[in-house]
Amino acid sequence: MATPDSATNDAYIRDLPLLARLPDDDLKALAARGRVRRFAAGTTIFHEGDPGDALYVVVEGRVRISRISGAGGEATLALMGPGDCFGDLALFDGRPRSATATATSVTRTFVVSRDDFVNWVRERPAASLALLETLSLRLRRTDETVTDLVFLDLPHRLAKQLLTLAASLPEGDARKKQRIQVTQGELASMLGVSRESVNKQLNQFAREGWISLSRGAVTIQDAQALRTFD
Amino acid sequence: MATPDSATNDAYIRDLPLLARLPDDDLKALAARGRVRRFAAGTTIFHEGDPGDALYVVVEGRVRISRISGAGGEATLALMGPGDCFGDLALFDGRPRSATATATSVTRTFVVSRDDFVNWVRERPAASLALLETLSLRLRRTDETVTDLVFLDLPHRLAKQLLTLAASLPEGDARKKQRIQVTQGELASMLGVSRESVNKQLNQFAREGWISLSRGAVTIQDAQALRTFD
DNA sequence: CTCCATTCGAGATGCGCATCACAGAGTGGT
DNA sequence: ACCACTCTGTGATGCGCATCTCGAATGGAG
Repeated sequence: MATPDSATNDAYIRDLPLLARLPDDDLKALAARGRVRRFAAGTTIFHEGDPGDALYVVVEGRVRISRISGAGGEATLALMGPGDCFGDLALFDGRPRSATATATSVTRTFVVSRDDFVNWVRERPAASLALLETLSLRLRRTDETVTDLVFLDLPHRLAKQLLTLAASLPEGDARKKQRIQVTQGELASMLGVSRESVNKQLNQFAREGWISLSRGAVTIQDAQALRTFD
Repeated sequence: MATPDSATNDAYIRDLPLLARLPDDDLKALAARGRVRRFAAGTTIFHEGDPGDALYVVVEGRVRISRISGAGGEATLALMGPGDCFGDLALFDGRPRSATATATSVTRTFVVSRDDFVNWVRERPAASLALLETLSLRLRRTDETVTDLVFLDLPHRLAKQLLTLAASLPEGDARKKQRIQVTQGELASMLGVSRESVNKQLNQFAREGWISLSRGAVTIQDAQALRTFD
């Protein structure tokens, strides 16, 4: 079932929030235009400033979207897992990549070129509305990130981030245990603070009994406390 | 020419970036569905959490888009002038308002309801693509705001903000003089810092001769210096 | 012309987080 | 089994900006 012919490709995009609620025929038409690409762990998928001419859907693995500062720092804008898609902005406005995408584990992606996508969407007004809705929701989330950065201190931003990560955990075992696979350095990069500060605050939460820590993971013990502490 | 009949309404939306490059007929069809609303200075147009069911276009005046924190603070997300539109997210995803819109001076807006807009856009795939492009560009700008908040200190964010405001000055007299009508308190709210800090940094810039200050306005004297200082 | 609200300028003090500098604990590669 | 590397934990020190508290300048309302 891993054969990348057009008859099976539509499975890759069927459960995509970006494209959900589209008729089956439309999905198949899009799937037929795409192809599969694999990336090893640590590989750069595309880089800030590159010409942007394709949409990627994560089939398997993990991708980090980040931006780099002049002074060598790096801010993580998002983490993508199976079913998420990225590189879509370039599709709509034809501008260069505004961020860098890196595979943080072995990753399989489904790729659709800009031309193919635009042609496909031009004939499907319903798809456009779904896309508008998706972008709209992303814009809301980003606006919220901005106000969080302005209003909230590190402890509250960290608690919120942990809860968000827990909510986006895949169904099943890890979900129930509320075990988030993330290093403290990654958390720091998402929050725009130093790794050391994250470490100190996590241990603070752990002392309260709200979370427990292990190498490469945080487990939430008391989500309610994280939501309402002050 | 202020009569709000459908024959003249299309002038309100013709030069709108959100809707630019659409055929005249399509514009007229949309204009026919809208109406004009006026707001006094200081009036709230809509409030965070309100049901969102209309798109607004600024015809004349100024509108501030802001979000409020629990602790009483307020962050300005954007300032809108003639030709800008706001409230569009609610149109696409049907969610409650995520921010508050306030008229900061006497303001005339052109309003289109969600239902009218969705019906209109459903029949016009080309319009959808233009809308996707617009949202896409906004998402890029917001992402940049996030990275600026993470990477840049107050002096650099302030310089950048001044240059951005200068670039969006209306054509004509004020544009040439690079005179930005904004109070230091407003700048502080846009940058997410205190009014006092903005004041100190502005005076620093003024001492360098890069800007000059007057009540309710900042005039850029040396844009190049603001762009490249360190 | 006077009053009052708004805006601006500036100093003192303190907190939050960065930065620097390590040390120990896991983990993967050969 | 070893070594190199990544991840974690923690203290010392310092800077940036918030906060608090004034006073002074400006401009509109009556």
